Amino acid sequence: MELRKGPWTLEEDSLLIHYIACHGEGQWNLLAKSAGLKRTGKSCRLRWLNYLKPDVKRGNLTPEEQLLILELHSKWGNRLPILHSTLRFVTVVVFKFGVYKNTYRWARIAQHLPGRTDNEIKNYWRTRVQKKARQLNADANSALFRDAVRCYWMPRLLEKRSSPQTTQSPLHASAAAAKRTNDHVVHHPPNTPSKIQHQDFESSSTTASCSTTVLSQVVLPPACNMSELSRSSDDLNVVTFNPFSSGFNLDDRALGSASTLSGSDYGPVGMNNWSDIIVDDSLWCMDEFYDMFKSPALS
DNA sequence: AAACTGCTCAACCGCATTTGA
DNA sequence: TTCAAATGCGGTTGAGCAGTT
Repeated sequence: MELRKGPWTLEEDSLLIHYIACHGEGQWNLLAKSAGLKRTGKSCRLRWLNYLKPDVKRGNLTPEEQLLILELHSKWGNRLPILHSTLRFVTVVVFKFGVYKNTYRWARIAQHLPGRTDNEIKNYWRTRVQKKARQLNADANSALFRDAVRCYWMPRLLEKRSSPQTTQSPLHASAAAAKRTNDHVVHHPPNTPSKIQHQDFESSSTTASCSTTVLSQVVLPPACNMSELSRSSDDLNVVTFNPFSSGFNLDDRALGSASTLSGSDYGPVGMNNWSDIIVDDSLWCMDEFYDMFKSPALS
C-alpha cells in the first residue's frame, strides 16, 4: 500500500481521533491499517501524542515552564540514563570511543510539564536556548553557560512568574495557538472513553501548581543573590559573580552581531500583554552580558 | 512589491530498547 | 534463547510564515 507522508489532513486527523476514541491507543501499525490511514504506525503515534491528544497544551511556553526546562535540563541534560553497572561500564567504553552520542532527556523533562511534549521541549531548547548559546559563542551544555542561565535568566523568569502580568489567559493561549498554520480545529467525538479527557482550565491550574512544587527546588549558585540579580541592566555591570571570568570566549563576531541588534531585540518595548511577555526576548536579555563584557571592571 | 533571510515547529529518520511469539 | 516487530527517543529537515531589505 502506498504510504502517505507530510502534513496530516483534517480527514486523517478525524479518522485517527475517532479510531482511538473507539479502540484506545497502542498497536499503532494495526491501528493505522484498521483506521484506514495510509500512514505508518510511527507516524500515527507521533501525530496523536504530539498534536491530537486532548491533553496536549497549545501555545507558548510560560516563564514557569521555561524555568523548569532550564533547571531540569541542567540537571539531566547530558546525563546517561540509569544503567545497570555492567551496562554502564559498556556505555563508558563505547562513549570513550566516541560511538555513544549525548543522551538528552527530553521525554523525562516533558514528564514534569503536563501537556507539553518532548518534541516541543526539544524544539524550544534548540531554537531558543542553543541560539542564545551560539550568540555567546558558548556551548549550551557547558557548565559556564548553565551558570549564566541560573544566575541571569532564571531570576528573570522568576520575576516574570511572580509578576501579576504573567497570569496566563487561556484566551491568549488559544489565540496564539490558532495563529499556527497547521492548527485546524479538531472536533473530538462525543462518546470519548474515560481515558481521553479534554483539557480545561482546571487542568491548567494543576499544571501550574505542579510546576511550582518543582520550582521550589531550583537552586542558584551561592554567588547569585536574587535581589542583587533583579536590578537594572546598568547595575549588573558591577555584579561580583561573573560566569565568563574563567576563559569564556566572546569573540568579535559575537560582539559584532550584538551591535547590529535593535533595541527591540532586548528591551520590553511594546510589551503590553501576555503574548508579548511570553515571547519577550528580554527574558534572554543579552545586553547585560555584552555590557558586562565591555565593562572596565572586568578588564 | 518582490526578494531575501531567519525562525518556528510538525513530521520524518535512524537507532536503541522493549515486547512477545 | 532468539529474533522480528513494535515502540520510544533524540537529531534533523523543510514548509510556511514574518520580518527586513
